[in-house]
Amino acid sequence: MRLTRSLIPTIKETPAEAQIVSHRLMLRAGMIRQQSAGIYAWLPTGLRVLHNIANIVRAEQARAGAQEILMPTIQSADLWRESGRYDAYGPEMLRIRDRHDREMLYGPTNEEMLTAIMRDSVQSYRDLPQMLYQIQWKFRDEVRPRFGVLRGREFYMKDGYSFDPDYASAVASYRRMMLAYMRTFQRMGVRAVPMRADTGPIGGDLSHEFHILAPTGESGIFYDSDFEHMDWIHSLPGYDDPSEIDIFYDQITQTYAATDEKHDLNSWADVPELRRREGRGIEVGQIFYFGKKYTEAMGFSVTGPDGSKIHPEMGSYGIGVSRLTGAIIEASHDDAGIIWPDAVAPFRAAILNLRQGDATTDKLCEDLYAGLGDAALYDDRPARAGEKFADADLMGHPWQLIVGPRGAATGQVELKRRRTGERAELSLTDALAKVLA
RNA sequence: CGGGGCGUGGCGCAGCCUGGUAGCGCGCUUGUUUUGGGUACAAGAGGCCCCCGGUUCGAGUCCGGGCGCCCCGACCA
Repeated sequence: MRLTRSLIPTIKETPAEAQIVSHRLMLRAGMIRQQSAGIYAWLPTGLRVLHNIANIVRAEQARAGAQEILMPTIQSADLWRESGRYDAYGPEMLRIRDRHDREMLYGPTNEEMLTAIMRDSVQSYRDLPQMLYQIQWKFRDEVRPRFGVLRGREFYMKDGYSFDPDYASAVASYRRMMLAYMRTFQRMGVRAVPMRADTGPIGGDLSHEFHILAPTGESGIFYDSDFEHMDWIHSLPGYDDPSEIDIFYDQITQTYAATDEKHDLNSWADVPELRRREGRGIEVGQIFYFGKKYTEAMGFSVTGPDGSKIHPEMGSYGIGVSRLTGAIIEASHDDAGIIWPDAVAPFRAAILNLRQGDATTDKLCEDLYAGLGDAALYDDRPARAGEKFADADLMGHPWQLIVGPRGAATGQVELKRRRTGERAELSLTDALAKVLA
């Protein structure tokens, strides 16, 4: 993308309303613009990050055997009356009426709707298990939205649902999802730590929250430093072998991690002192097993092997996709701006033409741009070097390709790594190879 | 939902107490200048002062009502 033809409205001064760093940086980098309290428009670079995160989620869901669907944002109140949650949910649920005065709502979650879909479509235990998910906008009318996209009222969320014929199968689904989540967050370039959690209004008796480690996190967390070394991408347990999944699950759940509310001093004392870590975390996902709560309430049953009716066991699995954009920034930034992990960055590299209009630098930049295509943001503004450096640092591209008259004369490009500040003078070919590696 | 604060060119703010031609910095446009970390100079453009009502000869300023947004706390993917 050429910067002169893009809507990337970076700003130098910090907007007054933004208190925390990710909110400030998202506004300053031109990723989002606020429309109402807790409601944001996503501009081109912000949306690219949102899509990158969503696509990592998709890839890992597919690997775990989940199928993507898309359900409507607007739901009927009657559906929620079936489960009893229409009255139970409270003012967080945005209730609306259509022109015929029918009661509707903007979905805060979708257990009821998918249970109804399954009820209409699945009659036999042979059709189970099923794991389905969507990535869709949700609305929860928070009393006090804040922290930009970390605590918005409208948010983009991956919500998945499992349906199993019996308890053992349901637990296996739960464990598979936990593995998928660990891989998902690791691929995004951040560390997530799973912790036992309360089930809250969704109900059920098994739940974990996933927190990203960030000094500005909302909750205090305690964890074993072993979590910092676990690698679920390069040493992937097999999804198809339940015993491998169980080994994974045991390793995760036997390693200490707790939010300050659930912190247990006795178990903490069992963690070797050198491995004890105290920090702060941002919750970016939560998974639940809740059994037959909805299938019974809504009358979803299948015929079992012996011909009797059984209510499937359910679990649900959430990832805050829009929240993750902010959470990753909280975990990865410096005084100059965002430092995007490669996997989610809106562009792999920025091309900085320090002397726009100079035939030599222009040519070199155009060649780089041709080699990188959509992976690059070409800063072709007729602006001063300092401004281009500042904006590139602010936007946080993993690589900066700096082209000035000095090096351009000999065909050299300066390649800077945003995260480390490392710089190297390279030929065009070598620079491209390194960025695309 | 309790407590506090703020709405003035795109952004950050002053002006309000004590009513009388709407200002500053940044940004934007044009020209010159500068050219590896937000250059300097000059000339410009741009404002229903959140909305409605009241007081007054006159309201950004005073009074009443509304709306919006932010912060602290309780609550939450």
